[in-house]
Amino acid sequence: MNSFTEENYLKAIYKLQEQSSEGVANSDLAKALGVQSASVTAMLKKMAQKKLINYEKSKGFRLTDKGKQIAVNIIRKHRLWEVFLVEKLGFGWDEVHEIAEQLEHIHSEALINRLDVYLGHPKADPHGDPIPNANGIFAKSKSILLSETEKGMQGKFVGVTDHSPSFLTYLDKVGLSLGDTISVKSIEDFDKTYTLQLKGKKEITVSNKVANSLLIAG
Amino acid sequence: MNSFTEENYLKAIYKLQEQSSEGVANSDLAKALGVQSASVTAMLKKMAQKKLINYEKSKGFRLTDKGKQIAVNIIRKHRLWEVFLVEKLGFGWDEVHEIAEQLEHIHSEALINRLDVYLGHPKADPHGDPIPNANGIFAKSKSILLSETEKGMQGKFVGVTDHSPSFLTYLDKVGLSLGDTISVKSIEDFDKTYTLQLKGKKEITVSNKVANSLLIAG
DNA sequence: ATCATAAATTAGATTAGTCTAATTTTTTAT
DNA sequence: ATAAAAAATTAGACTAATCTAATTTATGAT
Repeated sequence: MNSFTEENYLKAIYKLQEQSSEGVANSDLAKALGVQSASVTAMLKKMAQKKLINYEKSKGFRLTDKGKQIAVNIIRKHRLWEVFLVEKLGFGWDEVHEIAEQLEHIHSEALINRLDVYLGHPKADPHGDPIPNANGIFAKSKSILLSETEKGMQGKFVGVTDHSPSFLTYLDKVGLSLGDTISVKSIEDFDKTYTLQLKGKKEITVSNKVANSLLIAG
Repeated sequence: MNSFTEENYLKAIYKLQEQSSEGVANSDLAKALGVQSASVTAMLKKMAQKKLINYEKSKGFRLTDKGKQIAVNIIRKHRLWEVFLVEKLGFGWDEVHEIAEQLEHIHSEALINRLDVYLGHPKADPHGDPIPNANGIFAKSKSILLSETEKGMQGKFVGVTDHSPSFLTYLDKVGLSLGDTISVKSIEDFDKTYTLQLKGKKEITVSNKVANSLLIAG
């Protein structure tokens, strides 16, 4: 069995290697985990011995299949628990991350499979992030950033790339919820501010920074 | 915040001190936790410094109010999670203990309060053990062991004192479930075997060992 | 009351995960 | 190509929780 610490390393490595296709750097991992890089070096050695990562000094490293499988399973658990917290317990989408960070480390295959059934095999968590199935397969979704769309585009708000509570509560405040249909009314020339039409009636204006954190599907 | 280890010590001490009204012995705690008594000595020192227990060398020790409060809260969480696992996820009452041992250490007051609401403020876990409220107050229940009842007695099966999966699956097999109304048809003289009438129809015979693990309320 | 046994404590090690400070290796810029 | 900067590693120490072995303290039976 893997310790919480090891599981957190696996998860962090997975996320880093997904977004770069390169080997992961010690320093990036150290920053992601909030530890010193000396700690990372020590931990990587142990994880390499356990065949969780491929590791050569100063070369950048990647998860092995075994490491990846564990990492994906933790992400699966994290996201299923987030669905539970929002759908069943009524938490806001801005409140669930920290609790799910704890729940993701509960070890029980039976538990997570039953939870999955109980929740109706959800395909995405409350932030729109895909939930891998029990075999670790993610449903591929083809969404793009709102900031990459043009005037006149119409689509559905399906996810966020910024998961911070402050951003999420901002979206709540302006009345933007996952699943909403939106169209781009106009894009300000000088600062790329987006004016959006929501569900036929409400109209809102958001900064480019916001547009850059919203995922839209056709 | 308390570590898992510390929480497990608190819980174990609580259970030991409840069932004896005397100070708890180092050796009993060591046995309960499956560690050496040298480890217990070391841990008790730390916990005494944190004012979680009252501890004098070789004297037997007890939880302080602060320690007790934490211990009871862990028990509350354990039992609420057990209700969730059985009522919502469909686990058997013999399968939930180990998972709840992990879930009880999740730190979030909001989570446990919402879970409590979601479950409808249950008063007892799937084994009939009382669930303390958010203030740590247990509803007093006045049950007795079946082995202490006499022929002709009629009552309701409200709890078990043996929580082992083997005992619980045995009860499933003979068809005895929490809440069942039973009456004592006869008690064998030479070995105190009990013959019981269940819910008006089924009749079963159980050993005194079993009768000694079943709690009955008038 | 004293001697044997049981219980508790101390001393010293170990493992996991972390740290700081020093050093080495790698990368980048000129 | 080499110096400066950045990244990674090593060395050595710390904390939490555990262990074994040795010793001390308590208990209990004659």
